[in-house]
Amino acid sequence: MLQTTFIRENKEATIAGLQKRYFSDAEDAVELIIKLDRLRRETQGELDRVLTESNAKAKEIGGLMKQGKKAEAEAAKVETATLKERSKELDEQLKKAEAELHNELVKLPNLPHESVPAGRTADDNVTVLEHGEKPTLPSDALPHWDLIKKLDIVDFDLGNKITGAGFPVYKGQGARLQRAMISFFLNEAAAAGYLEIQPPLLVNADSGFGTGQLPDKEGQMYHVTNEDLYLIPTAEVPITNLYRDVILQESELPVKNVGHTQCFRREAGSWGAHVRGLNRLHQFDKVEIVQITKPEESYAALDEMVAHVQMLLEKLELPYRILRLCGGDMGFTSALTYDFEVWSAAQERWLECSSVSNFETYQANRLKLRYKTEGKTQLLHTLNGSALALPRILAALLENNQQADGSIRVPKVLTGYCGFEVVK
RNA sequence: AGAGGAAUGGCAGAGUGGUCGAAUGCGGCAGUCUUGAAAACUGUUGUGGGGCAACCCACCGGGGGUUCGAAUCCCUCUUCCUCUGCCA
Repeated sequence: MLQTTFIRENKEATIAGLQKRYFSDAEDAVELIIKLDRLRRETQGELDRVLTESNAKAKEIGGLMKQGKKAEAEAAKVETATLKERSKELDEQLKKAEAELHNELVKLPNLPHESVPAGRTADDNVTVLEHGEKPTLPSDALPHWDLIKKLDIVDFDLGNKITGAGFPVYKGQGARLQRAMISFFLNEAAAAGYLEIQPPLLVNADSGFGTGQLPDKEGQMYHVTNEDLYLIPTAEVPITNLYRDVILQESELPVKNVGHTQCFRREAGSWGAHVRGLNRLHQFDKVEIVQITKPEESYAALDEMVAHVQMLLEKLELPYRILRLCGGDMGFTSALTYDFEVWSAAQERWLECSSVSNFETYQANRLKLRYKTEGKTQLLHTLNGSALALPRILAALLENNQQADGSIRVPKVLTGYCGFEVVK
């Protein structure tokens, strides 16, 4: 959530930032917020004046009662009635103004960082780096959805039976390979100084609001209605919300947390060949890294996180590229996002496997996540990134490493974790 | 799940209708003393909002109510503790 004082003092920059994102009616939205903010402040001021007066009256009555001047006290009581009525009225007005302002504020996405490229769609994203060689596959190479069936390591039919589409069952070497990757990712993060967290998979609405999933992305989360809880779409939600309503000491910064969780996404309206196999699922595993930093240090932290993800993909020996997302393609809450895509050799497609973002103060403002510096309390910056999301890594790994005999070579870095060198 | 008790500042813990934003202790910060440190002493130390400022307003788990006036009384929700039951 953007800060009203910022919008008030940087009106043109706010409008320009929103326009870079192709946010419709940016000018009207900003004008409305400035108007509602003014109304809110005026109402607050008036209410304060009435309350000052009625506080003074109450004290006066108290004094009179003590002195036993009953008649005078009774007379003063009568005067308070109109003040009371007026303050009630103003209080209602204030609450209404605050609610309206909040309502509008919540509709605004984050402002893009100056380095965010112009553009409206994914086609306008900028490739900042491409690494690794695309493998040459044997002539009878198969896409991963055929490989997993042949090797019997991921079973969609069983998932369909017990749950529904998009909930695969991992079996045998498939399950062990997943477990190996999770351990590998967590250990690498620990080595990089991240504290491991195992959070709940269900969160309340306040948490959904804190990281920006609510109110606008409600439909993308599974909602447990009899308890009013949401299945997390990413570990970002519970982990970042650990720090909701927190004022950190400067010495505690930067906060670096990592967590492995299952992630649940409804992905309403998904379609076609792009969602085949492991390409898009309703439930998947992901290891997520989260950082909380001082404002002046967040972009260095973003670079550090990008380098961490690069390191993981290089150790896995997978070709990848890094995209800087354009204004029109960036997530609602992000100021700058790098997407990582891994090369899936049999599909001959790039698959998104990580998204690393700096949210600057956007989430922190919703979370009331602050720190103290030189006596002042100030909003922090939050960042997160996948390191990594498993299914598409598994897909790329299976496709890229298939050998002439139909078996799959396991990258060296994982063999110690899973206990085998070949999937067959 | 049932019965009872509790929720106050970073922590501990007073406060049961009126100058209480809140005693006291610990912790934190600044200073005095000291070669340095400790101890001792002095001062300071919550969050948000309004105002150029002096200053004003709100907040004692959340919400609502009674009253001229609520941390204090009433209702409700949540959480925690103890006992009983159930359970991985």
